[in-house]
Amino acid sequence: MKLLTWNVNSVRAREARLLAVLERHKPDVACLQELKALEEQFPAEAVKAAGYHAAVNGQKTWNGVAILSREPPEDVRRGLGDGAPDPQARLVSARVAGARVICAYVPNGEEVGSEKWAYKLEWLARLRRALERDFAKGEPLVLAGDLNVAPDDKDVAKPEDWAGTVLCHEDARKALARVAAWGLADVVRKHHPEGGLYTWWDYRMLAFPKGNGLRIDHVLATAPLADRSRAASVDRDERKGEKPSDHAPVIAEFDL
DNA sequence: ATGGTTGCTTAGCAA
Repeated sequence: MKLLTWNVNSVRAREARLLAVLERHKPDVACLQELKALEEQFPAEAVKAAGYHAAVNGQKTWNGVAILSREPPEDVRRGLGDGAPDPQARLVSARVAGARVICAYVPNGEEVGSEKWAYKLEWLARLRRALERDFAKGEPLVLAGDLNVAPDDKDVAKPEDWAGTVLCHEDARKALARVAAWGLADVVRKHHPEGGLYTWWDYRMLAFPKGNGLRIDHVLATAPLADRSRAASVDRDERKGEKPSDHAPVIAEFDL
């Protein structure tokens, strides 16, 4: 099973690139974040023509997530499912390819100390509780998406530029570690323990040409599934050329 | 401290 996760930064602006990515990698499952579109604005016809079903949790203007799959997704769930008011469409999950797949777009947090920062930390705590509440520990489960945290300084090309920011702050790292401590392994780390792989480069300040990247997009999996992962990579070339997303796709392959 | 860029929506917000 090949799984791809990608923050597209507007699915409408990125439609042609999305179709090219699907054609190039031929994933069995694709988790998309930052659709910036309502479900009815999602290019379902083009995606269907490419051979994929889509489970969409959309929203006007911001956020929005989707799971694409070769086989029809089963038991689609939208949101954190904790009954709290949740106007931001940041999570969708489904049973696909023999596993529970959760596609998440964790809040960025804007600035340490801001309201959005508090929301980010709370959202990660809610995600941990959702795992405990809604998902059986024994079932194969993948949590993939833009988790907006670089877990370690080796996931940051220029740690001195990002120290203490919302992507690297120890409280964000701890909150993500609490999610993983439910029973999830970092599949990309497993295959690249040395670090130095990045998935996001700011549009500003020539971050990509300067190599100022961070690894904030992740594929986490329960241990038996992570044990069966045989490769993981970042499609860094997708960040090049005309009108790229600011994120590159992450790809993980499992023996399933 | 500010700046720099992109996308949605059309001036300002979010990342």
